[in-house]
Amino acid sequence: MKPTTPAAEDYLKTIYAHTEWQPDPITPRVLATRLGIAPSSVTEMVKKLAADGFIAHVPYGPLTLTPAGRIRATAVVRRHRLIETWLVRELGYTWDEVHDEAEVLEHAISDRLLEAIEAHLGHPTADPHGDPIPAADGSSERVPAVLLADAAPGHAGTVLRVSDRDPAVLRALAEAGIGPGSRLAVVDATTVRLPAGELHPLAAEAARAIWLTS
Amino acid sequence: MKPTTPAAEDYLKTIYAHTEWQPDPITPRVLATRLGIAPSSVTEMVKKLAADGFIAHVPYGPLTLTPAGRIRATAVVRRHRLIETWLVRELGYTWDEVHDEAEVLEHAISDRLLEAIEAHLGHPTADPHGDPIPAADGSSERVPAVLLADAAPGHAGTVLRVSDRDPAVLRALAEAGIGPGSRLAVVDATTVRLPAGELHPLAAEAARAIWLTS
DNA sequence: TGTAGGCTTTAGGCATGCCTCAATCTGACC
DNA sequence: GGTCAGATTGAGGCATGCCTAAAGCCTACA
Repeated sequence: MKPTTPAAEDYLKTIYAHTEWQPDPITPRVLATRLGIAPSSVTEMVKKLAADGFIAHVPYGPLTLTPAGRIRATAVVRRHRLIETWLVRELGYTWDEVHDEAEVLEHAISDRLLEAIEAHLGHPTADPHGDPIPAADGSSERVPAVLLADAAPGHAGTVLRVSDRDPAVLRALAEAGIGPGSRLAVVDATTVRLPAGELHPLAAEAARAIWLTS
Repeated sequence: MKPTTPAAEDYLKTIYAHTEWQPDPITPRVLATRLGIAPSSVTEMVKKLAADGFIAHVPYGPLTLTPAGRIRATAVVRRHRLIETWLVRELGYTWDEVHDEAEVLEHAISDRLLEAIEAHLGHPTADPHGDPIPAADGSSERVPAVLLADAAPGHAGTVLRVSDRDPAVLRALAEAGIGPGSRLAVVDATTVRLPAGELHPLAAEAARAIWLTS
């Protein structure tokens, strides 16, 4: 199988991550925005990734991972999430501080080190944000979930995952004591009720970052 | 101060490491060999590093670090050695397995993570090979030492440091139970006497990799 | 003193991965 | 069915960091 550069891995990871949160395949425009680069740069890299068999792409169409691309992507995601877990559990990081560090380290650690960290942590199945950590074979469990922003008023559930994309959202939630495992009831799109009964306002970004049990 | 790329840091680190083991300044040729690249590539990078104030160089002359270059170099060495220490102490690596991993990670971890690892390890002063770990301000203790290959027959001393460059040498020494802290007596350039009295043959590379108390 | 051979530098190229700017396509709306 | 905005692509450039090949320098030895 063709080797992948750190840049290529970021593309694959971002395409994969999009499918975890959205049903529709990602477009070049959105991918460029996520990666913080120009759309034309995406065009170029997409050409290479398609030629190498990692993504399927017809001109002017959306981007989807091939099975080979999905394997690569889940390997990167696995690294990212194990590193995040390690930083929080072993080195005193908080869940809003780990993303940028993991973003770099995921391209730097060897398979050997990854396995050592995983064993050291006792083979965790989820990272500090509740995101599932894919197994070495790429498999990962999917739990039925609903985005808080999409949940009907009155819906109650347990927080399964919180997107690690926006540190400010994570800090605000941590301050409110909300994290994976928290019980929440949806009052409306911007308000939730905590177990103690108190109402808590949520920014729109926060409502789009939280997945609840359905 | 000018930022440095991973490639530039490798140059500075290698120039610095040379001064730790050899009194003469390094030449472009030797630097190219150490880095595994063509001499002309060194010429180019040297031009940039000199322009940025990190090394002093007159055409056709040897390479020496400026104070700014030395600060940068010791910072990289500090990272490298703390990472090696962490891999051995926390993750079950042996001392011959850590070099390549640290070579990559030293360019990837943040200052924040470096400090966290250092604190986690209890601020070690030497890595698994006995190499001193520079403090955050760049200072590091220098102990009078003699290269085993240069030691007079009959000289006895404690192993202070073993170069981490050649994993095969490290494995052979580990097998013989020789490491930092070991007592050795020099019989000749290729033989040492262990504390138990037995003679042990040393490859020439090993004799040039071991520093003894003088 | 002259010159061979090694070291260093220069010149010109290549791959990666980004950019801007301009051209082309697509889909939605009139 | 035509038009237009926005998305996508293509062309041409730039920085980094490596390469090979050729030219220039330097020294040691005859």
